[in-house]
Amino acid sequence: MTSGEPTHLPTLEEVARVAGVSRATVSRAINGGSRVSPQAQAAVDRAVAQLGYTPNRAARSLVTRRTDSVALLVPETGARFVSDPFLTGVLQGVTTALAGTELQLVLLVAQHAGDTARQLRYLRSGHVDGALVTSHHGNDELALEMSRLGLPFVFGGRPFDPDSVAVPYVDADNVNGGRLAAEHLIGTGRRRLATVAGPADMSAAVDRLDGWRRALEEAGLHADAVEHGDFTIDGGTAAMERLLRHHPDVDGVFVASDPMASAALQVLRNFGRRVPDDVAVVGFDDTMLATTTTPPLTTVRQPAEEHGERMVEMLLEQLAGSPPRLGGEILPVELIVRESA
Amino acid sequence: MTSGEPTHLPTLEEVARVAGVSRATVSRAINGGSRVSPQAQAAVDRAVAQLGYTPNRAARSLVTRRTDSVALLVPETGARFVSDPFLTGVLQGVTTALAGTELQLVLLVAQHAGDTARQLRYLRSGHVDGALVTSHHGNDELALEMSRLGLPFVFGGRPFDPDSVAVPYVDADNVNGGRLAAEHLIGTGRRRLATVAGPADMSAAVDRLDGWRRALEEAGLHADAVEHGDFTIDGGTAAMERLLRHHPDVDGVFVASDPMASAALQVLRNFGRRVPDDVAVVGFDDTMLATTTTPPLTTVRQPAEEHGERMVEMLLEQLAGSPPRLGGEILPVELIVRESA
DNA sequence: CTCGATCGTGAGAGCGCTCTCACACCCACG
DNA sequence: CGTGGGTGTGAGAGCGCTCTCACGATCGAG
Repeated sequence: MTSGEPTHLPTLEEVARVAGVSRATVSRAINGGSRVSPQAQAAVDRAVAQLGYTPNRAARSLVTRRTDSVALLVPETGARFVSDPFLTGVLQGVTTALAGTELQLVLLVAQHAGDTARQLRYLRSGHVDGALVTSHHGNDELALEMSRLGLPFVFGGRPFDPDSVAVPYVDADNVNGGRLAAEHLIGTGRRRLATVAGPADMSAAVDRLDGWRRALEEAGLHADAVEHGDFTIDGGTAAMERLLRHHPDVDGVFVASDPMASAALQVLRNFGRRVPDDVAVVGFDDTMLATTTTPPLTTVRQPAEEHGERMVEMLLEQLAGSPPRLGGEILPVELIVRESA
Repeated sequence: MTSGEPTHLPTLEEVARVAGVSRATVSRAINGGSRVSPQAQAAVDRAVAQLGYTPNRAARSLVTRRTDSVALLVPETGARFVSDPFLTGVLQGVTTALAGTELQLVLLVAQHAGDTARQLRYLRSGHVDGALVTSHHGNDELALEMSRLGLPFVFGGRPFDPDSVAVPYVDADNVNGGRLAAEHLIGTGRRRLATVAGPADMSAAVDRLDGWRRALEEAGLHADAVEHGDFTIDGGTAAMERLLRHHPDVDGVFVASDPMASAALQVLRNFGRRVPDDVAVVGFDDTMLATTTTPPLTTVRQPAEEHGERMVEMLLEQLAGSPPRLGGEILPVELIVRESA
């Protein structure tokens, strides 16, 4: 059944022999076929079909110095990546956008915290033509390293200091998202507002908090009820519990990710608060989770798939030779009103 | 890591020159280093570190005929893959298990239904050393094709007819899962039982239904209340609505995946049924979703990560030269009791 | 000592492909 | 009829690596 003997793969040489032309002509015929006579082209096509020929990528890559593959670099450990519905949405957009190309996706997931050195070494060694970088924490060290690499790349999410660290990136309009959440809660009469923000070392979290704060201040409300979570369910549970302890009179909460928001709903229920009657909750993401909670989440929708697709498009531009456009493309967000607020 | 020049990558040749030995010796020193004197080894190590040398994979692959990468073949379209928490759990296990090796993961997601021809062509062309195949539908065509390829591979989920189609695979004990769900519902006094099963063309769905039916029959209960869904939320909603229409007196439901079970909870609520008071619900998977629903799901836990890890281990055995063990490894499942049943 | 075995080493032949270059051929133009 | 400029083609030189093979040095056994 599974033969131990790996089948012999046909080479360019053999195609050339069968087609009755030279290797060079076959190569031309296969790659876009400029300067190839119709007869030669037809003969090659026939031979290729007959032999079931596919070019050997390694050999081609050796001379062209291209690999026809790009990396998706995930500085998180696998667990975190895969349990975040937003990130999997981005992954979906990436695979969709790549489907129309010849490029393969190599998944480069961090093995443990602080594993970026290994990942960078891989990128530096010419194994891929470009890289997509998702979900980056902390300072802009990674962005700086990537810039030094001289490899085309695109970030998902802006760097912390986009003025001094100029990299191409795609981001959601997180500031406006925070503002939309605030305005909705204020507009529906809530006055004791609080937020479960994301990690203070992620720009997405900072921006959402920023928009939130500004909207509250403009409305003359206090914006000091803030607890941070790490965007996960467990982190959301802990943060929401702290929030209720410190601010028991809260009547409206903006929770900066859907996983954390679903956790917040559980905590509120455990504390005997009704949602939305006693406390209104607004989430962020609008992933699958938002529709499965009770009550369904009112949440700020960010377009995860489109996020991934745009990242690929910006990378393709660079691979086609355009200089990287330093700076970001900001995708719009939108408030989706369901029942939790 | 100093200049931003179009970096010239150091070659074996240069390492050899710096170390004062021949290319052959450097090659030996880098690959396991048998038959290399300690002095030579040390000189090479020093040169490698100094130059920041990394072997060119394409060149190596060209001669060794190995690529040091494996494919994760997803016959589903991206959307489906990424929105299934079980599959993302498997992906996590795969990346974890691969982390300890030199192997890279190439994601091969179907571009559209019936795209397997393209995927098979890719596999056949020697671009990867092996393949992991997840979530396969329908007949055993793909399993047969894979067998013919002569490429090491492992399936996630058994083939439909494991006796005539002998392939290596990892699977959960789905039959027992269906049984556990049934026994729990019966044991808590439910008598009007129904199930939302998975697609009839997936072995996992068939097995869960099988175990369920057998347990019901052994208890002398009717096992004819069955609706099929496609494992997604939307599919679960539609199936649960049909179920309630055809069997309005149901008091216990086994829903064959967590996404479908979360949908079932919504439908039941919309129909004014209380869970678990009026209707008890048991899900399958025990993914993140199971804890975010109201009430939290009682569900059959299948070890998604372990599933992925075992697949990798079985593939590694083959890559190391062992003949593929035709037949399956069945992972145990476990009932997790929460509040929905 | 002599002899064969063992060890560390380097020379060199490719792996399958692309790409430059030279060349033969054809056509229009003066 | 030359001449110049296309156009299609093939020969051949590598890309960076591994691996076989031959060779001198070393060593223990006889």
